[in-house]
Amino acid sequence: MKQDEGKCKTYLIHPNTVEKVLQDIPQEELLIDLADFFKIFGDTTRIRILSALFVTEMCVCDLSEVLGVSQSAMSHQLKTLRQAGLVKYRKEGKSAVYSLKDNHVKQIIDTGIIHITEQ
Amino acid sequence: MKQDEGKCKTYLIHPNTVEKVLQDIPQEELLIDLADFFKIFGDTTRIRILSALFVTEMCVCDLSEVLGVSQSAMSHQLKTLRQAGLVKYRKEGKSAVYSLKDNHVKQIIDTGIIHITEQ
DNA sequence: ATTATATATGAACACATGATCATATATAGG
DNA sequence: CCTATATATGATCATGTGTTCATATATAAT
Repeated sequence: MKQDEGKCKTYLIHPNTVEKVLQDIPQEELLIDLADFFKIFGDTTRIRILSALFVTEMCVCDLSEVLGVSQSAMSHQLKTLRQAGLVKYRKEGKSAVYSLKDNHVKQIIDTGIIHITEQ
Repeated sequence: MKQDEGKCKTYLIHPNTVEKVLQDIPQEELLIDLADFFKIFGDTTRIRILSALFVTEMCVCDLSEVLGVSQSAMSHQLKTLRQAGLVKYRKEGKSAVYSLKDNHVKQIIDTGIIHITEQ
């Protein structure tokens, strides 16, 4: 085995494979967006909010009541979820009624549950 | 509409619905584990590592070369991925060859890609 | 108009997290 | 045994993140 341009002196994979990896990995920007997307699910409060919205749409006030989260924290988190395109809301009198935007969310969370329960 | 034990004076959902939400939401501990699980995907470096391992198994050294990440940072991240049960490795001489542990990972990442590209 | 209720938001703060640096461990070769 | 190579790991540090607090905005009711 001749040494390669790679960092390892005793390389284990073929140079062509390294080349292939570099070609096959998705665009850097897509991966950044992807990480940002998953970051949303990486918080217990947000996961609980989404779980609650699986059952029914709810106003901010009821959401914070049900989950035991302060009104302010709830509002901040809902803003995050809105900006991520995971929830939508409509105004109804003084209230804002939040609901899930689509069902990718449930699909992703369910896959996660399957993974961790199978471990 | 009579006032309820809920926080909102003008409640929008039925008390029974609130009850149902509280019953239907998964166990608190499961949701914490779930958030911890997704937290792993919420980092660009880790997403890039997983993406590279989709193509082929690789040693630490080659991985850091391919992704342009320092050896130390790579080792730390691989430890995180190992502890999350997403990658496994075997020793081969001086090297440690890492690979994906199962294919839930690819499934989850693919679902994420579908979501963000459809937006 | 004034007051109460519902939600949103900016600032501050405490805590988590990821990278770096230095160093330890492990294995192979001479 | 000594050295070089590959990987792991603890400590430090800068940055990111989520909550709280105070306050602003919006709508409804009297």
